[in-house]
Amino acid sequence: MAKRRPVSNLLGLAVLGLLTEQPMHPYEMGATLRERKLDGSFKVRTGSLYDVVEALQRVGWIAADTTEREGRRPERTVYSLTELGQLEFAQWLDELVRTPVKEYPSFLAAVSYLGALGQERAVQALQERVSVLDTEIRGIQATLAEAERQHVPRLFIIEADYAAAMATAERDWCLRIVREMGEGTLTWPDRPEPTRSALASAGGSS
Amino acid sequence: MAKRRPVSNLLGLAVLGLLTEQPMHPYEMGATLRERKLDGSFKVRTGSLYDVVEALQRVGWIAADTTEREGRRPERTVYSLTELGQLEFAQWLDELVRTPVKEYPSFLAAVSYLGALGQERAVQALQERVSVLDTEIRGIQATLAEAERQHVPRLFIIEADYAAAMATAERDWCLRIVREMGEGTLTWPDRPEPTRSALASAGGSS
DNA sequence: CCACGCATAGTCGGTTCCGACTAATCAGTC
DNA sequence: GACTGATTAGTCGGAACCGACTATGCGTGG
Repeated sequence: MAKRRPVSNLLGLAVLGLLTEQPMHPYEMGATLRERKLDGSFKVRTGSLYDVVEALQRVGWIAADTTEREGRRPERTVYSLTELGQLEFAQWLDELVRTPVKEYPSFLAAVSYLGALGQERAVQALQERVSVLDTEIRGIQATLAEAERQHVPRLFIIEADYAAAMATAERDWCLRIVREMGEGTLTWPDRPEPTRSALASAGGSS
Repeated sequence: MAKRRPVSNLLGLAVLGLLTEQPMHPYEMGATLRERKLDGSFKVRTGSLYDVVEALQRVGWIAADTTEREGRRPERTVYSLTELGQLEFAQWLDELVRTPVKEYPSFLAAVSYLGALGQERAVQALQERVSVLDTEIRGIQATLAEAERQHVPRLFIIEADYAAAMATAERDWCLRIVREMGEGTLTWPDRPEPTRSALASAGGSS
């Protein structure tokens, strides 16, 4: 068994990615990620950033270059990618693409207990979700269109493409469920008030 | 602005859900979740379970019932849902369904740097992902079919339906990207060696 | 010309999370 | 009837994570 990845925080991947271009200090990494809208793909938190950078340095994937300072501002430590880091970056990416990871999105959790909401409430909530998703999707597609207009290579914004595809799939699923509930092909096992469970009131021994 | 949810761990939702049926002790919750395959929707970790139960008790959504003990085994504290807990459970569910949460799946992160893999490697990795996803999807569909054979109400396994839908969407997206790369509609901005960045070599001052 | 706000750069401490561990009982089995 | 492995039930310490905070420099409008 391969021992688990020494740096698991995905923000580390972003750091490595940035450093393939140029050496940088952590603050700049955060700013750059935000500029490029990559903060939609990576959870960029100042605290985590410094933690992750330290971790990457500890395992030797990046190295502290210079420690400069302008005026009396706090020091800026500039890091750059090591050769090992370059390999590991590609390796990590490759693995992330190849191998789906079990994840636990909150909507999956909610759906698992959808029954407890009762049919009417469930339908309403799903419809609201659909409308929020629609807005999101339109937003992403606007970005995509704008990028195309400016001849930005599609590969540079492929993550938006993916995000749109997944959001659309989710919206469609919600719509289907709402429809099925309307048509009666997805029926509600009776439990009008969520508390009154047949199982519970049967009063099992033990 | 509503103050953030006092218990954020989604495992708490599962705990509340179980307690709508009957009082239980934490270990039993974990076992039950596993039996019902809900460990696919909730990250069930022993440690987290006890933490979350304590948190739920602290905010008064559940209450310790009895503390029994068999023989000299460790005590089992049985918890049950309070009235407040019942309301909050529905409220929480409703909100989770209504309002999509920004999440950071690892594949999204990977896709954001897909360019760095180089075209050939990217295609291969994507194809492998497709095949893994296909296996997963077939597995879920088998479960679904089996459940139908046994006349389990569809609502009880709706989360599997959702999971299948999303996995399928992801597979289709991967296939599309692979195809587009083959057809040349998704081209690789040249960057055979990931280091050489046009932006960088333009050489901004300062 | 200085007060105020925004940008720069990073530290720090508390909470959350989780895996590894303890420890007793039970069900076989040789 | 003692040993083995699985099941029951939970504890605990360390790692990861993140938000709130510090502190300086820069710009600008009244």
